Amino acid sequence: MSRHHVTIRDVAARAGVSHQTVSRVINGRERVNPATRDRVEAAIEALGYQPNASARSMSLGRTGILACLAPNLTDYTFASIIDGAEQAVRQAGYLLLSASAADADAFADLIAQLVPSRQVEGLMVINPYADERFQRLPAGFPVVFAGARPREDAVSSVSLDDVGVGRMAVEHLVAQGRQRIAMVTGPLAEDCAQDRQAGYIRALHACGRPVDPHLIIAGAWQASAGYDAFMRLAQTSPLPDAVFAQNDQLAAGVLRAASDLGLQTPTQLAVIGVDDIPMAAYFSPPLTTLRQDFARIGREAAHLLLQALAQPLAPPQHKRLPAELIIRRSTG
Amino acid sequence: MSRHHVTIRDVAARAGVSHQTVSRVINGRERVNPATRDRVEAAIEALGYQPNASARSMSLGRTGILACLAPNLTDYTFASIIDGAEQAVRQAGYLLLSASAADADAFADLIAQLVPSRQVEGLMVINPYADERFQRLPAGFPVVFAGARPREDAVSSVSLDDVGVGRMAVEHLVAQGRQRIAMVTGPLAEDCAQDRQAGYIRALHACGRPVDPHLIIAGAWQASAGYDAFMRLAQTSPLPDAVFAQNDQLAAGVLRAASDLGLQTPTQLAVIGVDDIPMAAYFSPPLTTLRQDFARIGREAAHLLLQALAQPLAPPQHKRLPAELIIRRSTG
DNA sequence: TTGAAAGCGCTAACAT
DNA sequence: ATGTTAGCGCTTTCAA
Repeated sequence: MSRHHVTIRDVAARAGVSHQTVSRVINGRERVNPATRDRVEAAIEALGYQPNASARSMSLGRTGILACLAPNLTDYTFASIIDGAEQAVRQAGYLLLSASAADADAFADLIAQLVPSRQVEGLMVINPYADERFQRLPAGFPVVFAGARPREDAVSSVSLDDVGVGRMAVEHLVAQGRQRIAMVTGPLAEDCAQDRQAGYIRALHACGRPVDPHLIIAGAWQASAGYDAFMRLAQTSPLPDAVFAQNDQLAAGVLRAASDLGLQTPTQLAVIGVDDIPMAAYFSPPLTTLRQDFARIGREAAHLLLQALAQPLAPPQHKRLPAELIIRRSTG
Repeated sequence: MSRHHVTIRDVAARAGVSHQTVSRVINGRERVNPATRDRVEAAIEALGYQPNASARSMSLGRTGILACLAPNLTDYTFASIIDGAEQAVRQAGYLLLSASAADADAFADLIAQLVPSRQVEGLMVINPYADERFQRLPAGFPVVFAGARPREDAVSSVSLDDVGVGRMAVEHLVAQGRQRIAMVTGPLAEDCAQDRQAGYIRALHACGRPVDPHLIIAGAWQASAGYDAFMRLAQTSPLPDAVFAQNDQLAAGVLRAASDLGLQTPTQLAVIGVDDIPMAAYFSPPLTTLRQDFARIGREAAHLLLQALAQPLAPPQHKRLPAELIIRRSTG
């Protein structure tokens, strides 16, 4: 035995049974004589036996590992989805390998490394704003999108009801008596920015309000983009009296710009964001926002992926989760 | 062949060689006749062969997977370390499996699942504030701590120079002419909170300033703790004219509390944080802080871990990285 | 330089 | 209910 790892056969020898019986005990599916089972379990205990994961993967043809790919792991929204997914996946007996791929090439490399080697059994993709990347995947390989809807329906997804978010933001601001409601968007290449914009426009129409294109500034998701956007908005006249920022980071930038310009929030300018990042409650003033339940998005995406593993032929599903309006002091 | 996965033998058959030669070509270490090599490579290409990761792990006795364990994956500081580590690890041909363990039990479960099964070859632990958990690890199992120093020297670590951080914070505030410098700490169970406190006290002594225990409030890492802490500080008299918050989240709470009490920052109260989270530049006012290079911490920890894999007998190393003072408007 | 044979630790199919 | 026999796909001896 020496310092060699203890195997199923060592256990078998000690328990006086065949290695196969040990396997049966471990897997627990087939029936084993209770007395034998006890002997085997005692041997396992005594020897400190632990099944070798690689050998198991080898025999079973499955690794028990899923992967989650995101543009980065640091963004709060991505990280929260991953955290939720990781817990759900682990509860189901799988492990989650998460990796970041900043661009399409890194993404393709990662897929090339993980999928054909059968290192992972399924893929969860966060913010898959370039669907073309998936065309290289083996047909029928289990994939689910989290946080964004896919353009092609072939892959399951869990995402926020982005159109609803745009609508809710406008409705809240209108209810507060705001007249000129500007919007700062994320990158319009991303569907979720498009969808939030669509919701904004539809809601304005529904209220009989005009949509003024000068009040819409396309941007990115960072605070700096929000700052720049509001500096541009501040040159329109009359000034907007409200801004719908498509996420909280943008809203932070908008608030800072307004403050730098000497505008009072919320008296002169109301601001509403999306996400409810933990810092939002500590903005000046605390930010009214539309909360996404990121952990739930991650969990539900995980469940969809697990379902796809179990039933590869089942049709893809698309879940859209609602946002929750969190009213703070940035809207009066 | 059918829809079966293509194996090394399929390649061998097509190239007219033994499967062994294919293995040689793949691994590239032994010498193969160039002509043969070409034939094999052509066959690999033609068949779209990809080595099976499980089989490889099985034969090699190593999985090529490392794990990173953190209290959660959502905290910006943890996530940034993980992101940095993930990239470094992948560049070295490994994969990183990250999982969250909120408490010691979850942590132990995770270790029990990953280590004895030899699913992972090494472990990176973020914020290991309870070292006892590691006593169950197989002797010599490669482990590295990231973001906190270990109490026992037996395991390598990469962390911030926390004592230096406390010192730098005080020195900056003193240079700004501040007289009564308060401190809001993280949980004192964590060494890094202790170390920052030690640096603060030492620096005050070095300047010949008294250390007033009423100006030290122990807390947690969340913004709400910073808020509560400053509300307590506001009852001391005379009021402190500066606060060293042990991280940026605490600083956010302090700023909000000061604002709620009608205090002007920085005229009446200077605030300095630690970390430089992306939002810090958008606080009101933008926060002066001591930046940690989290990605670098992750990368260096990854390198230490990889080194430990390569040379299991080498002595543990301890790296302390310096912080960088980022001056913004919260300190006048 | 290449091939043949053995075995990694496990599970599945068949036999008893 | 249990044991025997084959692999899973690969790498590593050992021969040739």
